Amino acid sequence: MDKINITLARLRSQGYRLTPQRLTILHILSESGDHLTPLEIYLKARQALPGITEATIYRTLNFLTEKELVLAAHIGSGQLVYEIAEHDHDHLICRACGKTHEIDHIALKSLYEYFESTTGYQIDSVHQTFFGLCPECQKKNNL
Amino acid sequence: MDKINITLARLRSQGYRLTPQRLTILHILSESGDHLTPLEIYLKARQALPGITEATIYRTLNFLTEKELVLAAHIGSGQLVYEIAEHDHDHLICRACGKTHEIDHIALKSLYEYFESTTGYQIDSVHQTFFGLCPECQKKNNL
DNA sequence: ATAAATGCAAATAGTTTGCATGCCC
DNA sequence: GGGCATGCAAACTATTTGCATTTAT
Repeated sequence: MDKINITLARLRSQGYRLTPQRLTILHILSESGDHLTPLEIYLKARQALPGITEATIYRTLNFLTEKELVLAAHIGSGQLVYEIAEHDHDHLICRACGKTHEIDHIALKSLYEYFESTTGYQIDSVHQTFFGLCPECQKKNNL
Repeated sequence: MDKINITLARLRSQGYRLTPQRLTILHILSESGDHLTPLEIYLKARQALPGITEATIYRTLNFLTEKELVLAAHIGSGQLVYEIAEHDHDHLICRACGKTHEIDHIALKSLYEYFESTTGYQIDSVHQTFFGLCPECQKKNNL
């Protein structure tokens, strides 16, 4: 039984329900592997569950985020995006073409240690997003 | 003439206007030194300019951000906050009490160099926000 | 004078909430 | 069966836009 199923079993034992809506949204995020906006998730979910509403998407995403099955992150534009919580990682996003690049969270470890030793804060930022220009867009800009 | 006034003179020479609304918002951000939400800025601006509207606040903040007189950042809740662009820095925010701590942007320099050498991206993230627990809230949690 | 910016009002987008019904355990 | 979750509709918040008017240059 993998990590996600252990978590699902735990939720059930705590009295939460594994509804088709919750499972479908988890499945969508898992399949995509990418971060999706609530609207994108809604459009995909509607294919499997035609009656689902956006309110349910929002409620479910909040629930899954609380239970740490899903991670929320800010990317450009102030909208939240959601992603399956499989492994800790951060994002590097090209501000020109929007391409995303995953960064292993380990890369931020020494920075966090530095913050902790100099400020006393106990850092728990996960899913940090950085912006830049990808190699291809750098070339285009130089034409 | 300091940096901000040089920028203002440049804007004027480019045909943009230095209206009371723009100057008031700059002044508010400069006085506060902190990051403020559009609503907070609106409430303060209304004291100096009773007729000002929220639409103007949004338009002005977008303008000032484009002209790099102001920086926008995401903090919790998905709302954008704005801050005067005086020196590069990042934020460490306590997720329990909301207290903010400024981090000199230099601290992220070696991380960005690492990103650039391993991914080829040219990083231009400014105003990064990290979350954690401040020393006081760590104590409270341990009671 | 004239083009840029504002105020007003309405529209839009994103998200949340109350309540009756449905359905997982 | 009981209580958690959903669907529906409406409310709410944050933000954007069109247009007539004002105003900085």
